[in-house]
This record gives sequence, structure tokens and C-alpha cells, in this order.
Amino acid sequence: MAALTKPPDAGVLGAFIAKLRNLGLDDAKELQPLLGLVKVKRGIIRGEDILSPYSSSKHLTVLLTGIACLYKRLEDGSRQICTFQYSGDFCDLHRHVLRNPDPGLAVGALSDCSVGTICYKDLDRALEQHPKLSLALWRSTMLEASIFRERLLHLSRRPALERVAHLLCEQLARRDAADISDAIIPLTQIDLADAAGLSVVHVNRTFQELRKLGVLSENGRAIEVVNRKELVDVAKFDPRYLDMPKLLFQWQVHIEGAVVD
Amino acid sequence: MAALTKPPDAGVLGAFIAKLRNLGLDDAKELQPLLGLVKVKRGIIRGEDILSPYSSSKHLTVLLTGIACLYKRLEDGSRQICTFQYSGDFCDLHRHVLRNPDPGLAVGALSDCSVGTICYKDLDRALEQHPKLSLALWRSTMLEASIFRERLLHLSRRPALERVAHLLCEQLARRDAADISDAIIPLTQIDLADAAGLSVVHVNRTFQELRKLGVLSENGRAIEVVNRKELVDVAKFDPRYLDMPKLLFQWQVHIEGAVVD
DNA sequence: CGTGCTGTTGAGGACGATCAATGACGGTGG
DNA sequence: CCACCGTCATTGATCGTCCTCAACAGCACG
Repeated sequence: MAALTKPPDAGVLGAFIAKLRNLGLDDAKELQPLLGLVKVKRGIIRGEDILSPYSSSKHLTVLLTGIACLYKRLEDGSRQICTFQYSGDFCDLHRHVLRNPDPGLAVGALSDCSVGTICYKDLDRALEQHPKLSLALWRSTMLEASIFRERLLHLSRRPALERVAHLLCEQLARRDAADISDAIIPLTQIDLADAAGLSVVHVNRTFQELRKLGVLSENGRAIEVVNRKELVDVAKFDPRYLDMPKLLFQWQVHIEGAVVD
Repeated sequence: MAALTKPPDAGVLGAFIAKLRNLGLDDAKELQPLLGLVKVKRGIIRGEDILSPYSSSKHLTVLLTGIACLYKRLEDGSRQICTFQYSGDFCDLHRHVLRNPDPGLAVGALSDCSVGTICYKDLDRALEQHPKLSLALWRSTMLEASIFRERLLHLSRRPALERVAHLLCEQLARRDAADISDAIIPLTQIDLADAAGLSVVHVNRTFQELRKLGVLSENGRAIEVVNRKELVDVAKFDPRYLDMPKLLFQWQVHIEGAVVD
């Protein structure tokens, strides 16, 4: 866990800066008003909550390193993952923007994580003075809404194979956007099941099918995609909803073929 | 279709004004910069698209009267409804905020509708000058994201009865927020099926069950909820995600009881 | 009085959940 | 070094929910 011991220098904010650039904040003059407000906090170890349900806070939280998930716990104790979060992502914009945010929502660390915070007061002042900053965060929310919307469509009617494949595609694309190059997706089948709305058992069987199709690596339990093109085909994945112009070219080729049908 | 012939007077904007108030724009001074930009357009008849897929426009669209749906059409032609829209709702904020909005998204009229438009240029200028306006629209997007998120959770694992009940609860709450008092929900079982991710046949059987439970009216095919309390119980509906403080009291009572379990 | 849309009913079958048990692996403490 | 434990992955068997197909009924419309 290097992140836990790393001093709070500028380098820790790398992913956050990249995220803000993707949101349309180009030059340093636009970035600084927000970056200057970030206080780097200590890390959170895997399994802990970054933001507990039924808690409130006076500051915004930004994920700096690691993978987290936005989730809600149901009456029976089961965990429903709404979305995964990567380095650079905002954890809890909803708590700031809404006046009565859903108190049941929580953010959990799926790997060891480190986070930064921005005090609400500072943030509000910056937003008032910088319309472009305001637009960028609005856009971030819009992007999250897009992700929810797309997952909504895929959760409702698609069979398990497509659901899981689509979920993996989304993660690959977002990892690309966050400049994560590791070939292995460090999630468990349990995590995927909670996000895909499937039982762990069935996710496992789906994985075996994906391995047979040559999409996933055969060895070990690590999740490693070895054939993106096939995965995209299986998932019928169209990345346009992610609003990532820079990444489109990597995927678009396959899409054209798939859409023609 | 009174809306189609009604002259473009201020009264048509009533629902829109109510919506903006709910979003935190209190006094006329904050409302006027946006209201002044709205151009009232002619109506759309049921079944037509308010916004076609793979089209683009230079203005924002606001639903003034009627019920619409944000939807996407799949390869097989089936329609997936992401959310319903009521008078006062923005139809296509995503097209304005994102630089590469998903082109497959469309808005269809589920009843006869009338809409207004706001030119992007005018809107951008207003947003730059009025941070509060910016926040209000951001909040609107956040609210939509909340709705998607909650639907995501309910679509994935809940049985049909709960899904349909929850969907109906959401519609009742949002109709309340839009000051719609008609007891009948003017949607077809087909609409509900496309939104719930169920087959029409199964929605029909679910309706019969809801009628047996005394939740829905027995007579005719109109969808009329006659027992909200029971509906909320069946749906395990918790309205807090809708961020509507004014409406909470109507529902909260039942929730407390349900949560105690 | 047809035509089209919506709602209703029945039968058969597929997909995925659940339950239960076993394996594989890493970490911990003796 | 090994025994133990917890977490995650895997397998088999059974069962229930919901889909699909197909047909028909009711109603509104021209």
C-alpha cells in the first residue's frame, strides 16, 4: 500500500487532474481554484467504508487512488452496487448538490484507497466565481447519470452473459480514462454479482462461459480480459454514452461492425 | 387537446415555474432570467417523438404539458424506457451538458404534449451570469441521476410485483410534485412494461395481483391507485431519494412502519 | 362494420436463484 | 514448518419466476 505512506504531494492529484481535464477544464488557471482546495487524507483499507450510510459530512470527497463503489444495502443485508469509482472520481457530489440526499447511499473501498476532501464552503465559493468549474462538475454528474441510465437498460432485459460482458466493458473504458494500465481488473466475482444484479453462482458460470469464448484469461481467478473485441461483441457495447471522445477510436471500430449486424 | 390551441401565455409555464421552485430558485428575480428565454412551441400528439434519436438541436426542450418518456430503442426494435417526464421537466439537459451525448436517446410523447424551448446561446449566457441558476439545473440532473440509480436497484433483483409497485409509487410522487391531481395514471401496460423491464404479459398478471390486493381499481383498464399505503408497502418504497422535502410527509408515515418490519 | 390498439388468458420452456458442499489460496499463530 | 481459518471460487441439483408464443376479447376509431 504505497498510497498510504506517500506524502501529500502534488503527484497524488494526478488522476484527479486528468479527470477534470476530461470534464473540460483545460488550463491551469481553471484547475487551480479547485485543486488548491483539496486536502489529502489518509488511506482506507479494502472493505472499509469511505462514506458510511446515514452519516453526513461538511466536505466533498474525491477518490485519489484505488477502486471504490457506490452502494446501498437492502433490508436483507445484500449489497447493491450502483457504480464503481476510479481514481479521480468524485465520491459524493450528490450529498452536496441535493438538499436531502438519500441517506442510505454509501461508498465502500473495494481495494485499498486514498482520498482527498474539499470543504463545502470553499467549494461553494469557487463555484460562484468560476462558471466553468460549475459546468465541469455538472457534467460529471451528467456522466454518472449516463452510466446509471445505460446500466438500467442492460440490467432490465439482457441475459447474464451480456450483462456481465457489458459491465466489464464499462470498467475497461473507465480504467482507460483513468489511465489504469494493469491488465487485471482487481474485482471479485462477488463485486461483479452485486453490481450486475446476479447471484454469485451465476456470475461464476458466466465467467466460465467468457473464458470458453476466449474473452477472459484461463489461469487463476484474476479477472483479465484477453480479447476486447470479442468482449465488445458479446456485450453489444457502444461506448458513446460515456462521453469520452478521446477513447472512442479504440472501440468504435468494433461497434460499426456490430451495429451493421 | 386544449394545450395545442392554447395561446402562448404565461399560464402555460406554470408547471415549469413550480419545478424551478422545487430546484431551489425562490424569488422572481432568480426565475426571470430563465423564464424570459422560453419560447412556447406547438404541441406534439401522442406517439410522436419530441426529440428523435440521432438528431441534434440548438435549443433545450422543456415539457410544459403532458407525459413523455426518455427512451432508447434496442437492435430488436424494443423500446426501453429510462424514465417518465412530467410537465415542468427538462427533456434533454444531457444534450446540452455533454459534448458527445448518446445519440440513441430519444424522448417520446406518451400523451398529447406541449413543449417550450430555450436557445443554447441564451441559456449559456444566463448560466454564466447566475450561479444559482446553474446550481438549480445541476440539481435537476442530480435528481434524474437519483431516479436512475433507484430504478437500477429495483430492476436488478426485485420480483415483478415489487418492481411494478415501485414504478407506480415513483410516478405518484412525481405527479404530486408536478401538481397533477387526476386519480388515473394515463399510461398503458405496455409503457409500464417497457419501463419495468418486464414482458407485457407479465405486467398484466402483476396488475391483476395488485387489483386483488386492493391497490388498483378493479373497473376498466385505467390505472388508478386506490390504496397508496398498501402500494407503498408492497413496493418497499422510500421516497427520500427523490429529494422532495415538501412531499415527504405524505409518505414517510408508511415508511417508518415498513422499515421497522 | 371492419381495423388497430390494448388488455387478457393458457401452456410450455428457459434462465437464473437457491441450497449445499467442496476446493483453492493466503494469512496467522502455534 | 504446519495446522487452522477466512475469503473467494467452483460444482451439482432443484425450483421458481418470468418469457415466449398464440389466441381471443373489448373498445375506439374511422
